[in-house]
Amino acid sequence: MTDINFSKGSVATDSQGAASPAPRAGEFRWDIIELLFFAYRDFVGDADHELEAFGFGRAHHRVMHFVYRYPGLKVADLLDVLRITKQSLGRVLKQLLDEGYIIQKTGNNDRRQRLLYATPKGEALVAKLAGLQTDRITRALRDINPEGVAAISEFLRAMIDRDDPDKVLEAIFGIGSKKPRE
Amino acid sequence: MTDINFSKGSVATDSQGAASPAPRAGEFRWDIIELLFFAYRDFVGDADHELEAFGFGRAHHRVMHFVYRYPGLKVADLLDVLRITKQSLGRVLKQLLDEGYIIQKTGNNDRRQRLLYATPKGEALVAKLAGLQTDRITRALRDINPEGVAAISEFLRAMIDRDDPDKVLEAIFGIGSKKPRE
DNA sequence: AAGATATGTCAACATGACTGACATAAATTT
DNA sequence: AAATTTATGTCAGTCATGTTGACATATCTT
Repeated sequence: MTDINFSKGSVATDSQGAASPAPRAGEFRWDIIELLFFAYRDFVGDADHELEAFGFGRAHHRVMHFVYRYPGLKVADLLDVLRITKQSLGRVLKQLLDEGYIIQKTGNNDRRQRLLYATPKGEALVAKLAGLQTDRITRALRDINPEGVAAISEFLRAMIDRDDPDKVLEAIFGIGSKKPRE
Repeated sequence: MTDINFSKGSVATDSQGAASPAPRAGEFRWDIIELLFFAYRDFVGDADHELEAFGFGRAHHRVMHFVYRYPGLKVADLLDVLRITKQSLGRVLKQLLDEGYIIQKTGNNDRRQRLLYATPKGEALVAKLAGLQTDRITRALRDINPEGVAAISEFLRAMIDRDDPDKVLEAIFGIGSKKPRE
């Protein structure tokens, strides 16, 4: 028999004088912590499975997604959003360029910039993956009323760091940015 | 202020006759897709930063978390939950055992099993990380009423695949499992 | 006694991060 | 005009964490 003692999280701080950081015992949100873990795992799992057929990984998906959604994104912006190094982005981006999922255009004002755009081929890939994820989201929201959906949106927004927002986050949260880029 | 209008990303759906796979244009939940991405990124970022001080990574955190939360978890259960191979788990688990964050006990009924338990040292680590994440969650839920919080919980649960649940998911969702293990 | 199961381990490899160094072209400053 | 800074690209090496495949050991089941 599988005996999982659900010995609740109320413990946690009774370790001999260990440096109990901030929270008092019993105040952890184990429920949300674990739901987020599993929900995100299955959420990205949809796309992961499909990506194998293209020989791509999660990294490719993230790049394609943001390039498609924010046409003309600069390489530097993409680095901000994804929070990776240019070397790391370089490999993935090169593949997507070589295989015709993304094209670069030289910036008008600043000709050093390489503005990124999804090709029709790239758009099709993003749409396919977003379709899978949208299906899951739609299913999950099916029995939730509009107030509930609003609460979900508020919650997710409030989970995001708002200090030093990148270009995409500025777009998502509106122009209330304190850091004028460019 | 919950209006999700992407001031600058509103383009993106005007792909000319490209092979639009399944969904009709304009029916994607870009809002939720992106909010989940950023929310989860910052959510795990809290722990990531702290883990560096211990010389550990995300993998260690996941193992510690579930061992602490479900004391006596078997190695096989952990593999189910994390969905990784035993070789991959092996390296991380060995470190946590060697450094005294986890101990193994031989199963009572089945002496082949190695039941896993967090030591006080391990508990302190999990509590520290869960404290950070709980702080973020609590902040995010602060201005949301009980009905909204219920909707958030419902939504996250509905995002999770319920077919073939592992031991931990059975615990989270109650005993309504259709697949008696062992 | 034979076979299945739970766990551990060795070896090789892939992906996607990282750091550091350096190159080029174009914009900006002096 | 020359010097500097910026945006991007690239080479080389490393690390963390995932993978497959093969095999060993102890223990339970048949």
